[in-house]
Amino acid sequence: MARRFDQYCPVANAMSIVGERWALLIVRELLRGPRRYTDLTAGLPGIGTKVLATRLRELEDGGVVQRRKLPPPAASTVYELTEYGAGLEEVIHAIARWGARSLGLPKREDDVDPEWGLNAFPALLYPERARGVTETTVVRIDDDVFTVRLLDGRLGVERGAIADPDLEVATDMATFFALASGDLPPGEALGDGRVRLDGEPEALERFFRIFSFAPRLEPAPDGEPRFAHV
Amino acid sequence: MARRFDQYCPVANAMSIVGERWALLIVRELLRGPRRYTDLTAGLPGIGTKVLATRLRELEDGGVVQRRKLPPPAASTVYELTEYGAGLEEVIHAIARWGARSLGLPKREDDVDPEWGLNAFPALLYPERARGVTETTVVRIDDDVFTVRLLDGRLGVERGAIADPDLEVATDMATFFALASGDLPPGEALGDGRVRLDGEPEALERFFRIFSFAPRLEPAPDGEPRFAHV
DNA sequence: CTGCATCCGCCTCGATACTG
DNA sequence: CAGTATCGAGGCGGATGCAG
Repeated sequence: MARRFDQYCPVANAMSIVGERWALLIVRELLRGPRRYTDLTAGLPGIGTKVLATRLRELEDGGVVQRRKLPPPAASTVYELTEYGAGLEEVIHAIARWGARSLGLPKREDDVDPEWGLNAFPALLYPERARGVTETTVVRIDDDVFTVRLLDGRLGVERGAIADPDLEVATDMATFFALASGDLPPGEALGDGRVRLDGEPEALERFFRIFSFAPRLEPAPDGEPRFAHV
Repeated sequence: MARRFDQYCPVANAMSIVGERWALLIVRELLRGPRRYTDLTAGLPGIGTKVLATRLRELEDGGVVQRRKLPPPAASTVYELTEYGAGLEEVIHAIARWGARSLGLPKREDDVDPEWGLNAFPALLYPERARGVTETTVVRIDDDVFTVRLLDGRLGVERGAIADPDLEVATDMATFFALASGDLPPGEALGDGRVRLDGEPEALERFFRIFSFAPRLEPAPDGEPRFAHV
């Protein structure tokens, strides 16, 4: 059905399944939960209805998406990720971190999805650095508020503020970007008032070590390259 | 120049840069080092020369690829990743792990790139599990031999065998897949002779905990979903 | 309203041929 | 070797139609 790449290679195989235009953006939408056809069109500005229908069929054939009929009261069809499709979460996160580095700040206020944090914090999470950490943080970025919970290294994010967090951070989008990218030391941001804090300064440092879009790869033992011929 | 997705979103931005057909496969090729135009056509069976030329220009515009003229003796043009482009390594690895799960075994012997291990081991590496590990392993899979070096958690892979490794493993492709996916316990593979080992059985277990294409995400604290509305 | 199918004009893809 | 020129087939985005 779908146009395949004719090469025995994991990457080529993956791109044969989810490499078509719009496919990974559909997966991005479905990572937030089951969606109806019209929800998907709304979340994917510019997609043609025919392309959406075709992609959904192809993703179904590829074992990424399954369709489900809701019980009678709703009686509507929803699309959701299969278990295999849900495995694309780490792919989307890696893509998001890479794409964020060249994204720049939003031009208009309403460019920003008010729920962006629900995607952003899972994508920025460094699991190994979060290991063993239990801490609840309320993060206020411009007018968006999120509660970021770490429970022994596992992550949950909610919109809105929770009472009595361990740490509370307030800043603007530009500063948040700079902190998460590692370009701006937390101490400096605190010093010039770009971040307001309720909690220990060390907790702020720890927070942005755990949530960061810095590259995650250790270098090869003797510098580049990672592989060689003997 | 390139067709963009009109949405303020890191994923959409990334897909606008490297989401076009063939683009990520070109990046895959360039992750192995600088390549000439004809090397790329050879490594990408089925690509049209015009598409390759167009993609390279688009990737250059996107800051992913740069072209470089080799000094006079060679006097040839090579394409290589920029620093930003090299950041796609973790994206490609995540895609490769996901794609490998539905790839299946090769049909013909010559489907397999003889250097596949140089890509596979970096893609399978679990950095957090390799932390602090220093060990050299010679891996023989069918007729392909690789030396996998871990030096305090950092990875280097070479073709061929090194003398006096800490561990030496020999198996076939199907068993390697089963071990790396976690479907087959190392002890069982040793028991029925599908793996031959020179070293401690525990070292084999550790090796396939470090090199695995199992999902890397911790679950949310209270099960699904990873995010919620308050 | 939802979930598509159809039609249309344009752009892209893949294949082949050709040039500096 | 490193591309550009050309061309037919098909994919894409946008608008519209329509049955459940």
